[in-house]
Amino acid sequence: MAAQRKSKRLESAPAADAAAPAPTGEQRNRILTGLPPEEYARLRPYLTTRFFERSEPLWEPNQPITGAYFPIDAVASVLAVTGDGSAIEVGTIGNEGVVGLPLFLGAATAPGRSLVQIGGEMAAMPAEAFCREAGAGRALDRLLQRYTQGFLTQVSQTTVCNYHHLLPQRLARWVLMVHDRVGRGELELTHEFLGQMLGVRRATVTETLAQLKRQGLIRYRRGVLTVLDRTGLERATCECYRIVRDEFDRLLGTPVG
Amino acid sequence: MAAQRKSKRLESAPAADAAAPAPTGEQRNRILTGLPPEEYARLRPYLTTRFFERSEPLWEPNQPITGAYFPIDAVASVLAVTGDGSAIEVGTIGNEGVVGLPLFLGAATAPGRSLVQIGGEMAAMPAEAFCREAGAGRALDRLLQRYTQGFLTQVSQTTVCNYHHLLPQRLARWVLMVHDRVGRGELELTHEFLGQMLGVRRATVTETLAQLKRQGLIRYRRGVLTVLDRTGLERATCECYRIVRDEFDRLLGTPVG
DNA sequence: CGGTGCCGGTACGCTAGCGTACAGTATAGC
DNA sequence: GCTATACTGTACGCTAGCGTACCGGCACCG
Repeated sequence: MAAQRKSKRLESAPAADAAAPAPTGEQRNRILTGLPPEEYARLRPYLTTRFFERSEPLWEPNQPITGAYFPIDAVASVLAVTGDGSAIEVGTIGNEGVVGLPLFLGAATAPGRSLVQIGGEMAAMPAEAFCREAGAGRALDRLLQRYTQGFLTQVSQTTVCNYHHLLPQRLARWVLMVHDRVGRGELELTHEFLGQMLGVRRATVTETLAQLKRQGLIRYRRGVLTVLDRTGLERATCECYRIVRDEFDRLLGTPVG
Repeated sequence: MAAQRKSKRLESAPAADAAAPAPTGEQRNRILTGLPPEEYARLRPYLTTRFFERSEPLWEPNQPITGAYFPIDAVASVLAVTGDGSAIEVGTIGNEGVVGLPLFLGAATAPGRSLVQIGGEMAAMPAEAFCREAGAGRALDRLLQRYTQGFLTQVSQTTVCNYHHLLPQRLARWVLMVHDRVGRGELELTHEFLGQMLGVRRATVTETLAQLKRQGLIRYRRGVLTVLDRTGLERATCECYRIVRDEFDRLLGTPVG
């Protein structure tokens, strides 16, 4: 299954490069591709695809959420924060979903933060248009409802996992989830950044990554982490990874479609 | 504000006792009371109010969710579980909401568990009717969407809080949240049960409760915990409590409404 | 080509909460 | 009233991950 995912990606990436048609890579977002053609056509005029840099904020706590974002090969992150400055990632969003559920759910702001985790392309849609189109009682509504359920599962499972599982497992899970979503084996990120996502010290990340490296599962150099052995990582992580992945597949259809 | 909450309760409880009209105490669930009268009338035939015992399961992992439940003075809990048996509470549901969001979000099952935390009344509605009525594009939909956003906020905030804050604060938060929702000062629960909710050992709960007791914030005897000093508890907890409460009020209107 | 940040490696003492275990006490059922 | 059971109190050694700190190296900028 993981292999399928990967190979699918390897096919579509060169295709996108070669043809580079108007809707750049939007065909790779599973929400957008899940829409019936006429509904997708309705949305097209509002979508702007561009490259987002790593760490670019998508919304800040209690500030207006200005748009929804459909990741193509970028990965975004939703964090929960506390008054005393600590934070932790509660959700990871890639081409299976959309960033901006609060808008769909009737809120113009949220108490958390969202940012780009792995730089890449996303199709952006202004908040106003998104709210209108997502509340029209069409296919998009139903897709977003199911995606919301998947996201809720992800957040819930992340909670138990963060709380009860050890860091090596959690780290492996994080890498797998992101790897699934970017479709590349090389992830640009620093230990510091990873620490912020996992809610641990930078030093702890370094030590734990070293463990995974020693097992030959990953490799890294200054700012770039490379997945070497996906199957090994799956063995090294907890079942939380599977639970969330399977739930998304169940709700949205398997990625191969 | 907490005082308002409490006084409101104290008014409405005797009223319900005195009149005891057909829809027993359903007027105290904020989702049901948020509906326009004709829509509430549509739902009434499907609602059955009864007493639910503490620990009664509402759904089990990946088993069909058979109904939705509108708490009146019961409090329910949604847990996330891992393959190795550990679990943690991710959401608390009282008269501000409804148990059964997965149904609304298009899923017939979910990977977690749900159970009754504090025994009391809830209005139950069979899954089929709930799905039909909640997807009809009426007021109920919009209420549930906003409630979903509130619930998501709750789960997210619980995640950071569990991870970064110390047990005394978390425990105080738990007691406050439940106290808000039951409207009684006496909560029937054991240390063991509390431990399962908070994901900690029973012994740790005992020690931490003793701390709060020494500060005069609570009292307890075999199976019953009593809130003595609400304001003190609010001072003892972290801002996570406020963040979630304010977000619910913002989304659903303040409880006094 | 040399400096200056950013990034990764490592070390040390610290603590919250764990696992386990055992003993005392309230309550319900007989 | 007595017993069985469920609940609470307490103790002890253990460990994952923290806070802090310092050092060396890569990479970009001037």
